[in-house]
Amino acid sequence: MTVEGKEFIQALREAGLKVTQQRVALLSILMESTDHPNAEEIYVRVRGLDDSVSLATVYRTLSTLEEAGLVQRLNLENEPARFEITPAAAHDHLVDVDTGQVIELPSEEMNRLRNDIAAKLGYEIVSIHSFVRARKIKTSP
Amino acid sequence: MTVEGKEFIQALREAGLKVTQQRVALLSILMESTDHPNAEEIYVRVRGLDDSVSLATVYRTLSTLEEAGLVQRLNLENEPARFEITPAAAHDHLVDVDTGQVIELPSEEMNRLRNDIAAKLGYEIVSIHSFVRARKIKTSP
DNA sequence: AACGTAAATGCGATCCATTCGCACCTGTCA
DNA sequence: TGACAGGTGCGAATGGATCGCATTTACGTT
Repeated sequence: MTVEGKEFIQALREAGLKVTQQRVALLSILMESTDHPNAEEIYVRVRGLDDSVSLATVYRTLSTLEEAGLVQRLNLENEPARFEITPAAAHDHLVDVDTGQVIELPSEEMNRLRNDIAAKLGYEIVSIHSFVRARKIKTSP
Repeated sequence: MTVEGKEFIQALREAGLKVTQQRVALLSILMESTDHPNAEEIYVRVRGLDDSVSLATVYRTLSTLEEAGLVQRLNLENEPARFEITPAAAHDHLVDVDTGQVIELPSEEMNRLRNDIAAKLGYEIVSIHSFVRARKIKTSP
């Protein structure tokens, strides 16, 4: 399930969820965030649109949306979880160990490989949780 | 860096770490654990060998050993981190969503692919954090 | 358009995995 | 064997995330 344009209201309905102003605010913030914010950051940004939203609701809504498949949770290490709208094209993530920046990696090929390996063991994949920590290679010092 | 047999004492020395009875106890427990235990579970098992070890030391030692590359931390979701001796052959993990069991997946090919993708973007991989949640396929219902 | 109900929310309290502060111990190397 | 950096135990603290509960709200039904 993917959200594009302003159809996230419809996406909420299809997921059997009530369309509340808090959810709409959160989703629209998430749509325009390309930096994989965490709950606290999302909370601050959402307050800019609607100062009635509580942090508890941000957490609850993110979990609800994750369960509905509208949102993806990134559990990196030693930092609060980050979130993104479920992307149309699946991708893994690369975390720059020096800057903390998160970069999206194309991963159709990896997914195929993962599926094959899992299938060989008699499993079907439910969800993928994969990232690498990496360092930019210095080309000319 | 990998630990085999009883050479973990030497491995500690090589890492510039003091060889304390707590560390030896923890490493030997970890060597004989194939089920990816978490800190609490490791604590209980280590107490069986040496009841002077504290939970704080288990956490500190695991972090120290991880930093030294002797131990690998698995951050699964919604549960405390699990640990394993750094395996000789790199592998990803599969978590059975029904049983919680952790299965090791061969992943040389995946690692090659990951390296290629990262290299193409000018990065060298520092560490890999990858697991899939999966469900056993029913063959005959 | 008002109603009834289940679902959502805000607030503050709470949980719990992990880390910290600090006084005391112990490897290690001279 | 003595000095000292590094390691440890204990209990307190931290901090991300969740919960309990009273109140509000969305939305299908009159």
